[in-house]
Amino acid sequence: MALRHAVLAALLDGEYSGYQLAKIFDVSCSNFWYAVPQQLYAELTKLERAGLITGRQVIQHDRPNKRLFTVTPAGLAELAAFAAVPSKPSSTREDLLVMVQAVDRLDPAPVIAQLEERAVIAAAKVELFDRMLRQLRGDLTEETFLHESNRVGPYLTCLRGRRFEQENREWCVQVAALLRARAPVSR
Amino acid sequence: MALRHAVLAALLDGEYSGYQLAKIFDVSCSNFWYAVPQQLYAELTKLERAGLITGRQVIQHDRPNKRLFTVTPAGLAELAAFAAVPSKPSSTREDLLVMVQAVDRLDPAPVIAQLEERAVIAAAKVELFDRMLRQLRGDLTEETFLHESNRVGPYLTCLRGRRFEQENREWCVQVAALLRARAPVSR
DNA sequence: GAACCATACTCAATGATATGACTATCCCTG
DNA sequence: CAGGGATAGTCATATCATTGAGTATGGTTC
Repeated sequence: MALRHAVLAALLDGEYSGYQLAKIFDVSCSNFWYAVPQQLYAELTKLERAGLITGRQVIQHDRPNKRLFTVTPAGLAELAAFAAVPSKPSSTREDLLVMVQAVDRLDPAPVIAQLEERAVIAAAKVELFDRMLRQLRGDLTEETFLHESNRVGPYLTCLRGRRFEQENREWCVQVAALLRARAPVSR
Repeated sequence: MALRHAVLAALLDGEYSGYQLAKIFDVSCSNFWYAVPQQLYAELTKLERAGLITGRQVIQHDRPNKRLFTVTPAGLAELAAFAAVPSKPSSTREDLLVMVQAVDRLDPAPVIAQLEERAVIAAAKVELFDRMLRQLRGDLTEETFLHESNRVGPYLTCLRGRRFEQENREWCVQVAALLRARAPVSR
């Protein structure tokens, strides 16, 4: 019962098709909610049946038709009810950390390689978030934007994503360097 | 196929019963892998049937008997194989972030309350990690421990958990303060 | 002595997630 | 004109995770 709310929150910014939502969930929303397209299409169907969103068909000639969805007043109420009940901290699940936990009893080389690769990915995500943040705030400084814009939610979640990836990168770099120093390996 | 490896990694530190593992997964391992006791018992059964761990019964007189599990060579090989294949970044899922994403269209009061509560929880976790880190390294400095100990995996994952919670706390505090400043509310 | 907590675990039902395969159209490139 | 990529979805299934209830024993507390 939770992807539901993530989809409703994403649809607050405007009308989107399942396909567009899938892209949004692949970049910005993936900070706080991961979902593959199949899940989104299924959830959109359920949400529409529940009356929390409405879809309208858009005929296109240069590409397949699509359905655009909007949040209904009932959907907004559902989101409000969701925000009112205390939430539990997220359940983390990270394979790379499992490997590091076990690294003393394994060959460290592949773990080091993965840490270094992950550091690069995290650095790329930091830059992606920076671009998104700049785009969201336009000409305004962050200070001004945060105090005066009427749509700060996406900016704040991006800030969180940026912080997380920055932290992640630093940790990966440090751990990779340490493991290299402890057990020098050729590659 | 992933709780499997988290359990194997946790069992590298010694013999544990399902009940003990449940406690470990409730505190230290919950950094990187969350699981409720029922999942652990089920997974232990599967792991034993697959020959990746072995259990031995321990008769107790002051409390119910228990079964202690150890990783077999096959289990270690399974872990090594797991560490060798590149892993995908984790799939984050955080209700609180969904609420912040939508906060512009909702009553901010309950969201602010949850952010402030979460900041307190995160601060407590930082302290818990600090205690765990001190306990793991004993008298040694972190520097010395990291370079000379033969069991740094759990320490490194704890460091990551500490970083994450610290970052989380700061973000929660800042966002709560900002939302309060934007829309002054009585409570 | 009743209530409650800690240890130690099991079962069942539902709900969520992950994975892979599939359809269909249009555009662009070589 | 063949192939690949982008758009826009659908279907099926198997595994995973979550929730709630239940069993049993012993120790501690009020």
